[in-house]
Amino acid sequence: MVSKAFQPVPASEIPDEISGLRMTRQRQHIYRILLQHRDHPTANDVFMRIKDTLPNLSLATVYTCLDAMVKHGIIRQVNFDRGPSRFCPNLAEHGHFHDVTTGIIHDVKFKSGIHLEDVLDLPPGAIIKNVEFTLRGQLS
Amino acid sequence: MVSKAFQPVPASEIPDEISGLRMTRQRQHIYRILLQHRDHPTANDVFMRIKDTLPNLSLATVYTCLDAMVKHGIIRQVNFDRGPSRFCPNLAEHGHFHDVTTGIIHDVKFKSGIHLEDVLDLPPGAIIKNVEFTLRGQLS
DNA sequence: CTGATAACTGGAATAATTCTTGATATCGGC
DNA sequence: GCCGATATCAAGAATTATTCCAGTTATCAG
Repeated sequence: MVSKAFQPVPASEIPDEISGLRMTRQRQHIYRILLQHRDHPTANDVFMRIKDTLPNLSLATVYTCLDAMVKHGIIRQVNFDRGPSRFCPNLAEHGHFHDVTTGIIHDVKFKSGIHLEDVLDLPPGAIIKNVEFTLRGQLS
Repeated sequence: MVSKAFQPVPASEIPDEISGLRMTRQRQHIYRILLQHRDHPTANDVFMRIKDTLPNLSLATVYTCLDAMVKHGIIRQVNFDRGPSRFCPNLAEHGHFHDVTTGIIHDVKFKSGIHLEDVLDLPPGAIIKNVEFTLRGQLS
């Protein structure tokens, strides 16, 4: 059984606007790709996957569209070390487990009821706007 | 009072070898800079700070020396978003709080007794080799 | 001292991303 | 529907951080 949780917006019907960002044809296609293949693709991966359906899409446009969607909180940008940025439409607070043997990236959530202040020694007065964490390892 | 914890190795007497890595003159200078200014400098920052004392040090050498020390577990490499890599000699497991108003980076540790597996929903069978986390925000 | 190996230098090369300039598309008002 | 204002896009050049390469220098073992 395939979980519906991974298709919150049917790929075929993406609205004309999301969180104040006009969803142009290019942006709709890009967003659709992110919703369909949730494997944290790079900008170039996205570009390659769209090329056939939008032959004169520019890689620069993929970059600016992804950036616009990140700025509007529609998708998230994830960086592993110095590698190329990757993108995912999973907006829930989560981090990533990078399986070094397969290269697959799994989303990782906090256990329910866990809050950062409870587990970290934060500088006094710290107001956290954004959290990112990455684990590297392998599945036994 | 200045904490001694921040100067585990007196900057003036760095051994000829650390964890199996021969500490050449260049590596000693680079390591000394990291111990003295614990502000998470980039490779280029390190280069600029050493130029006066080692005028014909190459930036490429700074990169390879930093990399060698990272590989030998002498220092840690830290990446924030897509910015240049930063380096720190604090080997204890820790993450970073990036104050977006001042740009200052603070080390953040887990509260004692807290382990990742306790707070994260890891994929079953995950063996974690390495953890990295970054918080962004500001001090009130 | 001498050859073998590791490290270093300076410049060229690379990869990801951003910038720039001109062309297109879209929207609100008429 | 037309028109100007604005947003978006395309293509290629430029930028930035980093790595590679080829030749030189330093260090170590015998």
